[in-house]
Amino acid sequence: MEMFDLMLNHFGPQNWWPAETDLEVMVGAVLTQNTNWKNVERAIENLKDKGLLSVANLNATPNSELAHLIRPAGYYNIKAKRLKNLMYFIAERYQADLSMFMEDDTQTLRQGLLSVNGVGPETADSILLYAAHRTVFVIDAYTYRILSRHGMISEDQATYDGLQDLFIDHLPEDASLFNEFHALIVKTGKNYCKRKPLCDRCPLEKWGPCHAVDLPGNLD
DNA sequence: CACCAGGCAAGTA
DNA sequence: TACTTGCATGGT
Repeated sequence: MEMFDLMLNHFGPQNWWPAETDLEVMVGAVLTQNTNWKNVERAIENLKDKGLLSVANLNATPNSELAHLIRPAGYYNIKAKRLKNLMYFIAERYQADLSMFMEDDTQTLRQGLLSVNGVGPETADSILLYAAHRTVFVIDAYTYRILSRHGMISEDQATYDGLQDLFIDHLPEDASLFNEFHALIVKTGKNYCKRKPLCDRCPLEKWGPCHAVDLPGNLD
């Protein structure tokens, strides 16, 4: 059985991204950087209560006020700047019109997003996959943790682009699959100890020996 | 008390 | 190029 089916059978569909609008996905993508999602939900709720979840309104909000509202998400000063950097990018290049943003081609969007200070590869790809519904595979710390813990990757593959290529090369080009796959990796990865090697809390091992799992890049 | 969370940029050598 | 550090709240 493949890794995806193992995770899906065990945890069920994750139905990501938890948001009402595409803009909310983008805002959440910045706010959740190295931060528990529960804290992000509070921050987003504050923005909703103030009616600030629009490109124009976020752009018009002073950094100090924005920082105060997103306080529960942590790193609030730097994230206020990063949010506004992203909104400014949408405003300048796409006339603050998200539908115009959505019409641009994927590679142009990715280059543009990565040019925004505060938007790195994971945030950019999360926006592309979960807001713009492009077939882009999102890599994160859990992806590296799970694959490395099971000996599925080598050191020279352990870069963002390297892992991304690995999944791209082994999976059909299907945005809904990429969506659920990454969400399941996050869900599964939470059960892996950060430092220790494989232990009885590490799901894939508990479900069966690694060599019985046909995973992307598995050399067994 | 320590450690972690759906990263990223800036500083250092 | 390759590490290291700052950013910060809230939960376990």
